[in-house]
Amino acid sequence: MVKKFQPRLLEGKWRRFWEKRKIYAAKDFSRKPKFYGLIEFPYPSGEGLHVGHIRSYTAMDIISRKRRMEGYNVLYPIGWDAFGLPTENYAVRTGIHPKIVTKRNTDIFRRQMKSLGFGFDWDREIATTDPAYYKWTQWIFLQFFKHGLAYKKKIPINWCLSCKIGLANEEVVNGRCERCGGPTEKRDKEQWLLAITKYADRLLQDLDKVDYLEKIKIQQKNWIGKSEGAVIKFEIRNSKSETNPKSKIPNIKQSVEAFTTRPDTLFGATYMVLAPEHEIISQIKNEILNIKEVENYIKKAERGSEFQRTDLTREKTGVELKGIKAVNPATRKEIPIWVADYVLASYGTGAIMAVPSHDARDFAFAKRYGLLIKQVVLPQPSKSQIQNSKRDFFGVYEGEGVLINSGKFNGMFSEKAKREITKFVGGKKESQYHLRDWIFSRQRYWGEPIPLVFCEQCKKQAQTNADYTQIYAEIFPRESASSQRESALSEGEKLNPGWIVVPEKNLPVELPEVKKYKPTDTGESPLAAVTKWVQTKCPKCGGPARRETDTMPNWAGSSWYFLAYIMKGASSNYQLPITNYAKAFRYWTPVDWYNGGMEHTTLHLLYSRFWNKFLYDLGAVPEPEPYKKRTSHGMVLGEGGLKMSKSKGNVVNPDYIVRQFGADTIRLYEMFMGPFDQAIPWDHKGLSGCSRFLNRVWDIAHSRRISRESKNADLERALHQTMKKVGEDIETMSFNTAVSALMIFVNKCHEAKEIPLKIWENFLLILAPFAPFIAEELHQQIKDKRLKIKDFKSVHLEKWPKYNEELIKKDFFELVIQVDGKVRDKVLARAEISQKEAEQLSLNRDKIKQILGGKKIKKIIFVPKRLINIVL
RNA sequence: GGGCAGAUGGUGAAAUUGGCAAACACGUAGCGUUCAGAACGCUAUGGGAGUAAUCCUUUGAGGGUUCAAGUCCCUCUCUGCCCACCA
Repeated sequence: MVKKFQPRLLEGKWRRFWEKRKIYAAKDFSRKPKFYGLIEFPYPSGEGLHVGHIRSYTAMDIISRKRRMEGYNVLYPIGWDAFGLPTENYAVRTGIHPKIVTKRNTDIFRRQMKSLGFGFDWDREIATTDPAYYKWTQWIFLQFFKHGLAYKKKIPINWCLSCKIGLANEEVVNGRCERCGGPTEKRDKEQWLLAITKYADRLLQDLDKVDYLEKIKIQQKNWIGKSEGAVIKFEIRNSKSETNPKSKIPNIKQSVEAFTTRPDTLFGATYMVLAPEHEIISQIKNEILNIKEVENYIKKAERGSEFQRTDLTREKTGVELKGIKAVNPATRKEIPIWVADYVLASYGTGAIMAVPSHDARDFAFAKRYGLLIKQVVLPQPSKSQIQNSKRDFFGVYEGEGVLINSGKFNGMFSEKAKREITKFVGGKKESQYHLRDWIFSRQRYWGEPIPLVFCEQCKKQAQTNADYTQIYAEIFPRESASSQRESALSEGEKLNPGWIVVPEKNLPVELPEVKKYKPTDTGESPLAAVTKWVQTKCPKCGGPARRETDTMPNWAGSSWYFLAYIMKGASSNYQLPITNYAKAFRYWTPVDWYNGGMEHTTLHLLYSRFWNKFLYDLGAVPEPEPYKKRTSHGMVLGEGGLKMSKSKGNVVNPDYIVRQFGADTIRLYEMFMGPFDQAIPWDHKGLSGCSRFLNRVWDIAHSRRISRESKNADLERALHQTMKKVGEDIETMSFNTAVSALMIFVNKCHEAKEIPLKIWENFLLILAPFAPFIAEELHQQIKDKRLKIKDFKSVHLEKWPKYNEELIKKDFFELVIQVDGKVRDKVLARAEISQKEAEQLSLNRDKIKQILGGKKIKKIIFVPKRLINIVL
């Protein structure tokens, strides 16, 4: 009587077996080559594991299992990125401490992951909310601070008018609050920033060193957004026409710099535009005749929400600064200055030279306000166009070309003119980045406290020191450089007077208990209300001081977690000094293969590369790049093709699937559902195909057709083809075709009368990474039958079988005979058949004779091992 | 507006990179097994014509290169994701 396949009966047994033997434990400094496979550790939400997680984790699980079988010392770790908003919001609603909620959720996630049979090294499980963990997050932040890469600055933040709280950029969708849907506006607030822009060039350049999918590299490049151009200085002076024409001009000594990527169009710059926030406006406001109107406009622009301001369909608005003019340094002509909110203070210099003939935005603005438009570049101008500087306008042309109307530069190509004109007007070559410094403060409870203390006394002291240093430098200029180096103040303390680091021995600065998790009306963190915690002693002077109450963003903990797994292996509470991990870092870094979602390409991936580079500069880690290889998976959509969400009610609960079909089935299905990098809708019916496949495997194993003695050359060839295909497909993440190859092989076994044991055993080995439970069970049954050993080796520690190229070769193939490109006949032929033989064979076929009917043959094309095409 | 990825049966898709389009599954239909159902097994299944052998036709649309195009080139349409007044 054949036993029925009941996954539930096997899974618990083998899970316990694997855990007891710790077969997935990574060993530090093993003599084997190492493989570090990484997946993005999840945020343990209340909804439990998403089927999308399973897709990514199964994929890397398969890869690391294959590596393990190939003889690598494998590290495949897991942990929890547990700080974050949903947990905090839940706490706000229910009053339950986020710590408790987090524990509850991670327990669920852990149970679910174990039920799916992922080969994680559970001894290295980490959680970003563990104080022993965030001690290091804080430590790294302090290094940033000490090296002058963290600074506090008043910047506009997104403020939700109805929730009355500050929002992170990610929480603002189309200018509206992600949670309540209400409008947001910009408010100035002091924030900590990390100077990621200082690393922009290296983050860009080092992309050449890593093996990321091309689209990932492109996205990182675009996000960093380097554009090369020039900064050109424009003099500002009182206008001849609008002030008293008899007064001497110029009488204000001011200038404004503009960044441009197109210095070749400078002769066409017919006006200038300043961002409303540009500081020059207040500096020269006495010279501006219509200052009231201008200030009104600026106020309106500031009040306008981000949403309104960046709405592209809105018409551009602006106000001219009357009474003053800028001087175009190329033409020496006066041009009007405008203020308009289509120019951003945060990019470039906050001022532009407007070239309406060669920039669509400038053109739209010029059209509206009747400003001068002067064509200076044409793609292919005629000689007369170059020579006779006419005022014709041929429409906005944003490309490069040949210069006209540009004095001595007429006839020059854009590329050369960029350099020449920049030189001509004394501009500087410069690069600008879209990348902004990273806003690192959150006015929230559930995050890592920023381990800094503010001391009024020390601030005064620092001020005095700074003054003293300056005076000293003036008197003894030669010695001042060295004396600065000896100064007791770190870069961070100089940059942020009064801010003092919490000494390393006092880390971590733990989150205090609070009663209310809701941010205050003033937009301050709930920590600000914990007076006892806030008031502290200054670690430097011992005087009264107050703690920073902002916490870190949820990206902080995930920026270095791949190192934490290594540290955890060396000491379970990560309490050793950083230098003690050097050997383990040298052994395990970089991560060999990192798989994750495309949605993390710009933020998380960039942030963690940045942190790693900084730690590399400190000498703490040995590799300048954290991840050798990065791939990405597609989303699993809900049935019907929409994103899975609670509100749509189309969320698939993996527990239910595991209970109904077993872990192997859901693993196999998620690999089989479609191309790994593509978004695929969930299809419940699709599961049954994979379930049937595993049942068939089980039935074959129990049908007593597996025999030790028998031989089957066809099946053997099929096996080796399958081994080749599956092995190669795993490397290219073509899991769908790998599963299909396994199915084809099993269908062949199903047809076979007898299956040689050796063949079946090898099949189980290549099945094992995909379906670890059934493979282990059937493997054990074979071992017991053959070797009579109870204490057998797990299938997952067996050797990955090598295919034999010779066995795959076929002696015969089906020669396709085409006439004029159409398939007309097929015939079995020897693999090494020559063109002549093939021609003869084809032309002698009755069917072909009939079709040819004595017509003249023009040409015959023969493709070895494939086809022959007779052209008439 | 920019970047990236796509478009192949009723559905998810495959196609050794220019060489038999639709592998492998799902679904559907018929048959078998069964008291019956589930499960399982067998057969068929892109469309059209034909009793049939067989023939014609088919990869978003149109054009081109080639003995041969889903694959390469040009023009266009549509879809998804990300970014976006970035000078």
